[in-house]
Amino acid sequence: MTTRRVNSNTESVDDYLKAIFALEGSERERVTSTALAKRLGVAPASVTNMLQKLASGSSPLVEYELHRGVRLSPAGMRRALEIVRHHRLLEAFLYQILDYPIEEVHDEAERLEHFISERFEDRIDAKLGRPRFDPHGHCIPALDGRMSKQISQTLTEIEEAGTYVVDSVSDQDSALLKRLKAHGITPGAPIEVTNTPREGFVIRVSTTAKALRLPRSLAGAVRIRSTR
Amino acid sequence: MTTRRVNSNTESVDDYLKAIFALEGSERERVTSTALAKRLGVAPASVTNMLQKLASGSSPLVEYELHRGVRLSPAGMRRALEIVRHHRLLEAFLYQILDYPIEEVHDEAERLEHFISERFEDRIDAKLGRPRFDPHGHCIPALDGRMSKQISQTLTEIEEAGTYVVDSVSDQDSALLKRLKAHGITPGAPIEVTNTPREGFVIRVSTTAKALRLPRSLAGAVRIRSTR
DNA sequence: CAAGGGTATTAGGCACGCCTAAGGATTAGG
DNA sequence: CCTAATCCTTAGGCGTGCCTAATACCCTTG
Repeated sequence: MTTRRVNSNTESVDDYLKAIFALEGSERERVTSTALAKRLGVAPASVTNMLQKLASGSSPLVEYELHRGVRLSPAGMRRALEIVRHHRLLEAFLYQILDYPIEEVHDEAERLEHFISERFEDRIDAKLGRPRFDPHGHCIPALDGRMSKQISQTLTEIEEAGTYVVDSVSDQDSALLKRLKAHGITPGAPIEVTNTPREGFVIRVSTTAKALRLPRSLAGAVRIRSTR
Repeated sequence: MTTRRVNSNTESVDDYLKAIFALEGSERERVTSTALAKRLGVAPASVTNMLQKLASGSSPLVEYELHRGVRLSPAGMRRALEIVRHHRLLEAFLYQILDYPIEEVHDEAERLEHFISERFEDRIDAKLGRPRFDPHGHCIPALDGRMSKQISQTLTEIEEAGTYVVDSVSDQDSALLKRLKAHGITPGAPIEVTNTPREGFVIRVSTTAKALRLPRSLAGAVRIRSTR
């Protein structure tokens, strides 16, 4: 006579959905088990297992075909966006209200996002003035899941040197985030890109002298857009 | 080669320690399995099971003897006080910074207390000005576990009618909390107790006309102290 | 177009925290 | 002091989410 919850709705499920959401990208590509396993830090077998659970039951959270990867179902997408909303609101909250250094907001938000109530969500949203972006420059999904597309590209996609504006920085690597911060590379900052591919990416906040050379492996963590 | 964590430190362990802490009271009485089971909403067998885990290992968290109940060990007490600190700081935070109604702070704090970092703890503590009491009037343990004894008694312990000050109200029953709030019964408020035992407890905030009659079963939820 | 390498899935197990059912301990009453 | 009711513990099981090892699949390459 206990609450029948089958599965669904646990912390772990949240993590899978969020990871699939992130890996799908805006092109909604099918995500492979291995990619998920790597991102989540679990064995591939565990991923297969979970995907089968997520894909079964009434209103499955993912569309899954053996050996062909996985995509979020509409229900899964809805849930993923909720969690992303929680996560990014929390990041904004930690950053702006509790004065966290930017490189620490991600981990804390990652833990708390699963447990805050709708009331909490609404209260911090209100307190922050219904923000549209988190401190990394990522768009915060609206309550109904709407989220404006970001028109931006990663540094690695850039062909020509020039002046751009920092759109967003990845929240995945806190050490890198700290370095970027030290160089003034934060969302909204104008930057000059001098060298491109091959030699690594040299970027510099226009107003500053200090230049930063990013190897290709890290350059993917910075997204930029053209100045207007 | 995964992190060996044996047990210890999980959400569930936290809940047990906190429950034991609450049931021990200031007299540090041994707590029975059934009392724990009732409080935690689990089967008695589950309690026994968990107690045996908590009592084993190096640096056990509880002192436990078959059939004779359980008490917190020094390590368990330390951990319990940490959690209580988290809980009460969160309550104060939700109440004061996020404008929660008092009857809703408990449940939210109950979920979040397990997951906030030391940084989070410190930040809200600072933001609140290092408060010493939560919104229910309960003392917030200091970082080192120190906690001043509350000198107060429950309404049910009162023998004579008279004027008192509300010391604290229980956070366990949100419906009651709402009623108490409606009658102005909040920590620090002066109250008059007119009827005692037998007939139920009639209390009234001095400045207000509305009187409140509490059956014995609810009167234990209000602690009072004499006016200076 | 067969084979091999990489990827994905199945099979079998483990720790956790819970459950029910059954048996044992304790303590109150007669 | 012994019996009965109550309380507590043991035994055995389940779901979740993870693991490793073994197997199956896919697909590219020679």
